[in-house]
Amino acid sequence: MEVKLPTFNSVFSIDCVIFGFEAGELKILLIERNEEPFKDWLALPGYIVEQDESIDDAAERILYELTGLRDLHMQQFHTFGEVNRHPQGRVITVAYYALIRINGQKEVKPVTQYAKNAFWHPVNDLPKLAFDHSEIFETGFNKIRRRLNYQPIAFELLPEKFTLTQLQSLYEAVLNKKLDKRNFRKKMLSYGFLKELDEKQKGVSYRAAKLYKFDRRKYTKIFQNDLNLDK
Amino acid sequence: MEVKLPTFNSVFSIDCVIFGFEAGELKILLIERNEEPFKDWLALPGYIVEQDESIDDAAERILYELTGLRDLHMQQFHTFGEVNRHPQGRVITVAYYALIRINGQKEVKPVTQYAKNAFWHPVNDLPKLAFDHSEIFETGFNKIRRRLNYQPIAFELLPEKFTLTQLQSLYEAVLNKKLDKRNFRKKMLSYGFLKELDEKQKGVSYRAAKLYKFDRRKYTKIFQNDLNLDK
DNA sequence: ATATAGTGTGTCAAATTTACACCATTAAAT
DNA sequence: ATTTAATGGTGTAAATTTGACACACTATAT
Repeated sequence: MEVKLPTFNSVFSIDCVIFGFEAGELKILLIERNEEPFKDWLALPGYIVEQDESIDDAAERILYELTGLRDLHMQQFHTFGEVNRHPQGRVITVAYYALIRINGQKEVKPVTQYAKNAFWHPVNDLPKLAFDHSEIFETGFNKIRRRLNYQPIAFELLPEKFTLTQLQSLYEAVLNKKLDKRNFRKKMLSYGFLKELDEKQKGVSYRAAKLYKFDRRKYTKIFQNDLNLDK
Repeated sequence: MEVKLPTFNSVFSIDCVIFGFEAGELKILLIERNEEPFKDWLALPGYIVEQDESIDDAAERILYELTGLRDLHMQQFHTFGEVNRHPQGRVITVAYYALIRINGQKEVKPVTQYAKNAFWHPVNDLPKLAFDHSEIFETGFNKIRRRLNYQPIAFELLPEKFTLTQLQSLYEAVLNKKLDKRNFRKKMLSYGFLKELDEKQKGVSYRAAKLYKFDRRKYTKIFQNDLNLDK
């Protein structure tokens, strides 16, 4: 029994690479598709742009509908427009990334029926994804790698209060290389945008580390002279 | 007498920011539009993507049709998708930049009727452009600024043989700041991707400068370990 | 021969980056 | 109470990179 799918002549879609950091691992949000094509496949959250919404607005809406996440700062990073990237016709997709604190987030869960469910998956062990989504992911991952040192990427992934070791292990996860502890701390603290708190880490069975907070105001002041990379 | 224009529901277009360097000035290629909307306005070369071509292919085709330029390496940099950016309906545009040696290039000239003509215009004194093209230009200009130091941008803009002073003045034009002559030379030569020729500059009424060539092979070797920014 | 205009070069101080190892603290186990 | 296990927190010295800075050289035109 075959169902006839509609044909697209000229459709825009959005796909989202949502990064989170949990248990020392960098993860992205995947959905299990509930629609043809690629029904039951894993995919990036993505859908079609409506006529009356900007692509930036569409990115926020679509992410919400497929995962229940709202108010993320979505950053466009590339557009994929190969002729045959979508089996149903001509669909050009604009890809966005966003960063989120996984903890303190209620569980991710689709609001519409287009996805069966949504979940976090480590970036290091991704299965093959629907469409050209594996390529989209790679491109997005490269983007945040490149921007890690002049955009406040790390601080949107960490909890509000974090230790320097957590910060370092996030850097190591994104850059995929080990860093020197003493040099890393010296460098980070020298910027002056980390505020040392009077609090310490809790619930560990060894010496508790100091907690720090990110001062976005100071960060912005330091990097504002740098060329804007928003677009 | 009013002509009824068609309405677009969902159309992709391409716009191109083509950089050139001439007479010590950074320039971009503009066209004078020959079609509504914005007939007679100055604009970036751009047009609508066909059903059966990828956006990368479309970028090359459209640039050729509007300017007669072929075989440039076009680099996508951002997609603009505000709802009302095009007065005739919903048109999302993918922006590309490219770099070219203006000299040694036959004159730029539209191949189709969509543009009245095409010409080089200094980036420092741009008029208001059609649609959101001024914003597109700014975004593209920021991109190449940012990439100047790890992509071979300068060498695609200069003639094959160039002096270090020409190279420096290009850097100064892109970065919009003065650089120190001795430090600039020291740094550039230290990379090892500039090959000193036995030839000298001709036609100047003062001491002629040495000419250099860019060694792309060596450049690539040096920057290949850097994260790929192609996308 | 001289005026002009741009070419080509070196040093030193300051700042940044890199390499590297051990004692301190806490909680859990004994 | 002591020990163990695990991670926290810290400084110095060498190497490299960056930045500031000035003048003699050379080719042409007059």
